[in-house]
Amino acid sequence: MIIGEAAKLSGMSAKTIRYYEDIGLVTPTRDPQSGYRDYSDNDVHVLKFLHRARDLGFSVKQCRELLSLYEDRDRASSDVKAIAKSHLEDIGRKIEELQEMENTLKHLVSCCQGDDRPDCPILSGLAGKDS
Amino acid sequence: MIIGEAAKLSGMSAKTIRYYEDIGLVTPTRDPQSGYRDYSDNDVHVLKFLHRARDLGFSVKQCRELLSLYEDRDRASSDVKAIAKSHLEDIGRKIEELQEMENTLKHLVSCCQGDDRPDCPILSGLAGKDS
DNA sequence: GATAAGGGTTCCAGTAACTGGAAGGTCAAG
DNA sequence: CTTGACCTTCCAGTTACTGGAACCCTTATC
Repeated sequence: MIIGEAAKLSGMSAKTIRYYEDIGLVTPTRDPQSGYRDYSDNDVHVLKFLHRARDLGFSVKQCRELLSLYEDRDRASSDVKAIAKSHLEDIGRKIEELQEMENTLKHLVSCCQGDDRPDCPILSGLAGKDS
Repeated sequence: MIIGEAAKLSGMSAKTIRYYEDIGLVTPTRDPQSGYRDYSDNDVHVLKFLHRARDLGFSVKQCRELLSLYEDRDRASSDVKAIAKSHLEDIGRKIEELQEMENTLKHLVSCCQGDDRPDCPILSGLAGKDS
């Protein structure tokens, strides 16, 4: 099938799919007549796999690892689990960071009148004067 | 003072400080003798301001807005509050997204034995087979 | 056969916010 | 006078795409 169809089926843009080919993730065959890329059902399957993994926040590098494990029928599930757990830790850290930001900022915002006067605890807070 | 000192005092790297000059955030004077950048106390104050704002996850673009509000003695605090609230919403959205990822991934990981056998619910999950 | 629409192709540039590194100038100390 | 620790500029790389230009292929219609 041509790239537009693969895009629809996989849920990714054609741009992204071409990009994944550039970086060596999914390499379709070519129609020698037209020069168009020709995607097999399996290619689309792999594209979907990548799409889900990216949605779960795996980096492209991690996706590459997961993909090679996926295509290796003899892989140990512990290898996959290790990647996933490391990624889970990353996610956890990010959540914590964001929650800290959220708390600090909520505090500053709650202290600010938000009217047309110039006094602003948010700016004072950022400037280092304890609000 | 020279850039290294400003870096120490503000908590940012000299690289970052030069970058902030490139994009027009903080422009120090120059020592005409040496060509070295010369930072005033106020420059450092602004650098600290930026450092905190970035730490709170404000984009550089938002920092620019906050900074111009900070330097405008007649600004309305509501303008600042609007930026902060919009940023708070962004943060909230990101947290939710990450928590969804975390849930999905935790589920997959908990289903995976993590041994030396090849069966792996994580990969199956990514491949679209419901685990 | 000409043409127009709606695909496809390549390639280059831009995004965000820095960071690393090379090549070279300046300054204070010994 | 040299050494070391600063500083300077400039270019490239990072992540994962996205936008756009210029041009080719296919199909349908007139």
